[in-house]
Amino acid sequence: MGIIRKTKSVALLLDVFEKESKAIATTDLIKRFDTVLNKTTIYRVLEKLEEDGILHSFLGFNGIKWYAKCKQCVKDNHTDTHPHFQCTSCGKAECLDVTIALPEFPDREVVFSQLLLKGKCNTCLAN
Amino acid sequence: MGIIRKTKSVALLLDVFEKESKAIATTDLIKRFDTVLNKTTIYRVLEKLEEDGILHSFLGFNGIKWYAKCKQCVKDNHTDTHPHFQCTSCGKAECLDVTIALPEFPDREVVFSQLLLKGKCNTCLAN
DNA sequence: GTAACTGCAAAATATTTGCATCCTT
DNA sequence: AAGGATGCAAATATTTTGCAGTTAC
Repeated sequence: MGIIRKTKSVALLLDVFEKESKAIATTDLIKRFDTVLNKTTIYRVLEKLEEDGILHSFLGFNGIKWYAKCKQCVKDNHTDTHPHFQCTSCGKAECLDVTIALPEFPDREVVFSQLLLKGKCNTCLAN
Repeated sequence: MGIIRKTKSVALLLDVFEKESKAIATTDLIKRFDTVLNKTTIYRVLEKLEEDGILHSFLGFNGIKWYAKCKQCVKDNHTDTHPHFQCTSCGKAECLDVTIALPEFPDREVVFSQLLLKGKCNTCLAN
């Protein structure tokens, strides 16, 4: 529960998310920082950045964890529930700026929802 | 691509899904049939039953694969897209008999969607 | 008989944990 | 100085693969 420190790892990872508009898979980050950062560090920094409301995560279609920058979340409270879209051709995933209205579910208290869409992204449709 | 055979493994697994109304995690099946079936066999039979339109699968909140009986799917074509609900207290997951209307997504061809809900199930709410 | 199925061991993949050391404040 | 962060090795957990032997049709 400590305060996040401005370390090399945090700076490097944050920088990637600044430049990348789409979501990034942890496995991809591990490859990108192969010789620079240890994978354990990567997992831990991402976890911390999510706790702090800077990133949010979701699971892609093969159970791999993806991270993306939050737009309106705050520490320990990720309120922005938008769908995520993963392309079957290029494998990339991205956040969609839409709000999906969910109905009431009787006899159940829904706390969190995750909508994952699979298909072809605009780039791959053109090819 | 062969025809599915009526083997002991298939019979045992199908029987579980007959009796169980909720979804079942592969990890749970592996434990249940610990001494009876090999885990490799379990993975392979489930995969085949899904191909044949008898079961469908989805990923739960920790990336674990769940299977449940299909109600209206046919071989190689799983058309029934309903949400899945996973309880944070008891961990059980189930299919919900609701259809969620999705909007059109511009510049994208959505082929498949998966809505996963997290919260408390009716049984756990009572306790 | 033959294609499909099974079990076992081993590999592959993703993630977590323990611990000693180093860095930030 | 002290609590947090890092790297490395090893452990977990889930799923996949190869292959030899068995079974269903």
